[in-house]
Amino acid sequence: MKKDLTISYDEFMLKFKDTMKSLGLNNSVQREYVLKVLFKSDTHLSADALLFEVKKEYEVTMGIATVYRILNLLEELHIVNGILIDGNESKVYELNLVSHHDHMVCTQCNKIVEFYDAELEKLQENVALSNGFTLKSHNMLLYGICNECQ
Amino acid sequence: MKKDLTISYDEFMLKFKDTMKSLGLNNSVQREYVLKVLFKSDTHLSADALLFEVKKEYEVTMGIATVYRILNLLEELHIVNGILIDGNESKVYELNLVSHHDHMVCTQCNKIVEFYDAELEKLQENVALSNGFTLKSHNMLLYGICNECQ
DNA sequence: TTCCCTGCAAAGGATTTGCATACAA
DNA sequence: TTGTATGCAAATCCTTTGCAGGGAA
Repeated sequence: MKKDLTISYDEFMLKFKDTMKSLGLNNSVQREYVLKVLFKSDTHLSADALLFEVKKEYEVTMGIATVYRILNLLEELHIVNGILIDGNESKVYELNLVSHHDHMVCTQCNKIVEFYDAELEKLQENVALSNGFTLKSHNMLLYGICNECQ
Repeated sequence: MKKDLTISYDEFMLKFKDTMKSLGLNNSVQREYVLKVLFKSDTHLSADALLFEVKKEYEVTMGIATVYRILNLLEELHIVNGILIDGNESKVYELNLVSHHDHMVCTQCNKIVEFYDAELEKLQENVALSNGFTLKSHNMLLYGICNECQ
């Protein structure tokens, strides 16, 4: 969701380095490159694809294990979101720069569209409440056919 | 979702055998036992757990490969639903006896509650439409803390 | 008899882990 | 210097597949 960014890459990295420091963690070129690729990408990337992109752009040695370690760390810190689309074997990742949103997938062309609907969010909370649940999060994927594919 | 059944096991099996026949497929004790365990269960079961239950109840030789083959077949026919809960490695399955519903998971005790909300469904459709999508299906899991765990 | 179905074991694919080395602070 | 991060390869875990034998109709 590149378009709605209100933060520059530099600002973002400064904040990231702060976060690392406050956790007693180091920075590394690998982490920086992963973030950079995610920042520049306008699609959702799998760990494999991410590794491929990093290697293509930055000529650095990097193993797939590192990619997973980085993505898991970033996901725990809510810096990235990983989503698993029905029928796929592996997760795809995106930077969590904008506020919460959900995804809609075209089952024909696999396009992923992001959306946010306040009413929908509110309704989920109410439904949870009426079942005695305090809602903490959700996971919603809509599957359909997009405009171009009809 | 055992409680809301409007169909008996025998009726269900008759219908299932019909389906098999109309597809040119056979019946088998393994398929019957898998269905029986799912029918009697009031929880969602993984492939592993399902195999364990079948073996415990019916003393039949059965391999995990068969469980997966059966579950995949049943899922394609929409006779079972498989759902993947965040943080879990494997899907859990339930019989698709009642009409469409979604799930709410307690992140503390892992309880799964089923629910259906017409307004929510309608809203999803509208949101899809306003993004140019014709909604075909969705995948929604709500995560929270249940009554007993608060 | 003719396919379909199963068990077993091996293969697959994505992700994780162990370990020695390299790097950040 | 000290602890953290990485690369590589091996290990895991879940799921699928190949093949030969068994079963349903």
